[in-house]
Amino acid sequence: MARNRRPVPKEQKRDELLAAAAQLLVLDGYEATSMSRLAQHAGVAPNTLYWYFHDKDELLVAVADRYLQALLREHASLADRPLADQFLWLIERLRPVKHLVATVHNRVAVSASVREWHTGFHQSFENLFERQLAGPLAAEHRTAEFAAATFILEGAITHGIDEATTGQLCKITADRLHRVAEAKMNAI
Amino acid sequence: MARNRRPVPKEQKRDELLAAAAQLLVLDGYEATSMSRLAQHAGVAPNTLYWYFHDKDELLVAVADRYLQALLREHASLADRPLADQFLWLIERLRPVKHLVATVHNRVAVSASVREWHTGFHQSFENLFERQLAGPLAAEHRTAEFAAATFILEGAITHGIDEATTGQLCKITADRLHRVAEAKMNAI
DNA sequence: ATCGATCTTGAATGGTAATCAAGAGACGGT
DNA sequence: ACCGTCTCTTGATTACCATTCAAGATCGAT
Repeated sequence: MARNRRPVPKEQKRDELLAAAAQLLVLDGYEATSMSRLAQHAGVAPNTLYWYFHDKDELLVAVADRYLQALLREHASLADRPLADQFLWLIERLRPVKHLVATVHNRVAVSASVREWHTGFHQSFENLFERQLAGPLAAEHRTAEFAAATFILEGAITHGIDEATTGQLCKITADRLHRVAEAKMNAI
Repeated sequence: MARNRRPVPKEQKRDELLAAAAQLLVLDGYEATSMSRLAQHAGVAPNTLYWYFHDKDELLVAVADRYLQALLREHASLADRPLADQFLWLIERLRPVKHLVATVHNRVAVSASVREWHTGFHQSFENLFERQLAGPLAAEHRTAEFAAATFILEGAITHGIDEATTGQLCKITADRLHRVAEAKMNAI
């Protein structure tokens, strides 16, 4: 048990800092937002951020995860919509943070915490695919097909694609996954 | 005509700086390589880099373009190999610079020069598709199909995918493009 | 020999992420 | 009621960064 407790529980304050950080990071991006400015916007000294987060990368990961978890919670209520619609919804929801998605991919090579979160991010996508497809995929196709679907969605998020093309990409990806799940491999 | 000429022509020296910069950037990545270190490794003062390149971003673009142009020149001799093989070759050639690919995507939002080069980068991919497919695609499918293919290839480059999966992704992408080009849209 | 353009550099500026050591605040044990 | 200890907060500092400025060096043309 915690021996000492502050008036504001640690988890809560951490979440407040996260909420404040999310605003600035979404607005201006990772590299254009300094720890000083994040602290200032949260009404706290820069060093306080380093008490709750080891790194700027760890802060990025926490913000990204906060966003992702909220997204997945919201997504749960759409689970019976057509898969292409779910993809479209996901893309439109992730577009506002597309620069952060790009930053995550960029910092995978640099930061261990980002690297770890990134694999979880992909895992979430694959879990979603698996859940939606009812039948399990043949093991030999699963990895590549899921990777292809994930890459298309990631590309649609991070690149500024027009609405019509985005819709087509969602349809292409969903159709393909359904076909593979039905194991009509000769038609693929 | 140039009124004054240095013992070493400007273009040549620029290219030497580029070659030196490429080594370090490929090895350590964009953010971990400072302009000072790039200058030091090229045997020149940091400011000299700013005479030949306006920005660190412009230097990145120049290095990336140097790499891409060499790649496309080499690729020309593979034009009669199966499309999937060409994709595999491209991916294996771009993997060593995957962090730079990620950096380019990350800095598209920040730097105008990177943004401009990035569209050219995608254009090169689409040109390659078009050239390889013999018949032209239906206009209504072209954009989305090319985008999907590009995103899969980009994903395969930037993510650390194992060899088997990479091969499958190449095959999936190539097959799909061929099918679409043959306009068997009912089977897609 | 000189002029002007091209190229190079040392020094400085304003910013950055991160660290360190000192402090303030709350609680449990006494 | 005091005290020590743990939690949290901060000011000061460090080392580095991209970029700019003004001054210098070097060359070709006149």
